[in-house]
Amino acid sequence: MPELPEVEVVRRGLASWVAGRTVADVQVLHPRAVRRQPAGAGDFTARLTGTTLGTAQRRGKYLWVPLAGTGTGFSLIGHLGMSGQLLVQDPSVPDETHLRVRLRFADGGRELRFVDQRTFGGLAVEEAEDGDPEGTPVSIAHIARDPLDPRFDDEAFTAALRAKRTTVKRALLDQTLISGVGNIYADEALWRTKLHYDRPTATLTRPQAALLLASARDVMTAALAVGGTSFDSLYVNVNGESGYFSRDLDAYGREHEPCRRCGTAIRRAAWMNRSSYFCPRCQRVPRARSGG
DNA sequence: CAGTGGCCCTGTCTGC
DNA sequence: TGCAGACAGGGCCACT
Repeated sequence: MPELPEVEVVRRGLASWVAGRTVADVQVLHPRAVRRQPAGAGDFTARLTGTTLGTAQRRGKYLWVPLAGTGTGFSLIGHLGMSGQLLVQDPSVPDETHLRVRLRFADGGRELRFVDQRTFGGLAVEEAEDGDPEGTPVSIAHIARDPLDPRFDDEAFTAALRAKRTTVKRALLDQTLISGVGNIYADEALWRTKLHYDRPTATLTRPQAALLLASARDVMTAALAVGGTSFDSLYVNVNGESGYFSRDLDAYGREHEPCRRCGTAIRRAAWMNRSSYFCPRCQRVPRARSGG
């Protein structure tokens, strides 16, 4: 379940393994993997072949690699979805079961493979937002900066958060408000801040909002330092290696286990067709609201 | 316009 | 053993 730290690990891998290399050949093995390419797989392949890859960039959970060689302003953009992997593999390694896209390079070295079991992720070649010095692809111009971005505006975020008429976990997962936070790190940030996931954002005090942001930033920074979170082989870096943060999680996936702060059993609640993990003692349910 | 919720997708696990 | 259903869940988009 790649969130910001996991995607950043992949970005670094791409920056060190594929930057500066020229694409010799592209294979799309599953059309759904390039469904965001409006003109289809043939167009994707044509736009990519012969280009030279630049240094991978990231915003939230999106990655993009600027392309040079056949004109400017285009990037290879990717999202890993839930189960996507970008692997840098020796050509002799047998194809993975869920291999969706393969890029071979002119140097004949290790190839780039997009592997995705559930195909929620995907790749596309896309033009940059007009006049954007960072070369942000058009389709992700609406994605907010993430808390590890030096240009993230803390004051603007906390003000926008408190102005929202929604609940706090929903807001954390809203990628137009703050990007890179998924279910795992949302639960972790809420646990650290002692906030219940259904707490109305409008009731947050300024210090609570600031602490929530600091907690999200802290937990993702800590996860990044140990290579991200992974529970199984579904999430790996470009070399197929797992991160170690799962052992440091305080809430997510810890149903029935004692809260590391107060000892109360962590509870799992059904929420928005997924799960929320929280400590029922540290993170009290908000008072009932009238209306929606 | 802002907020809400259905849907996409497949492998793994559990229960009958 | 086989089958059905729950579950994992980010982001898009139709709807209110």
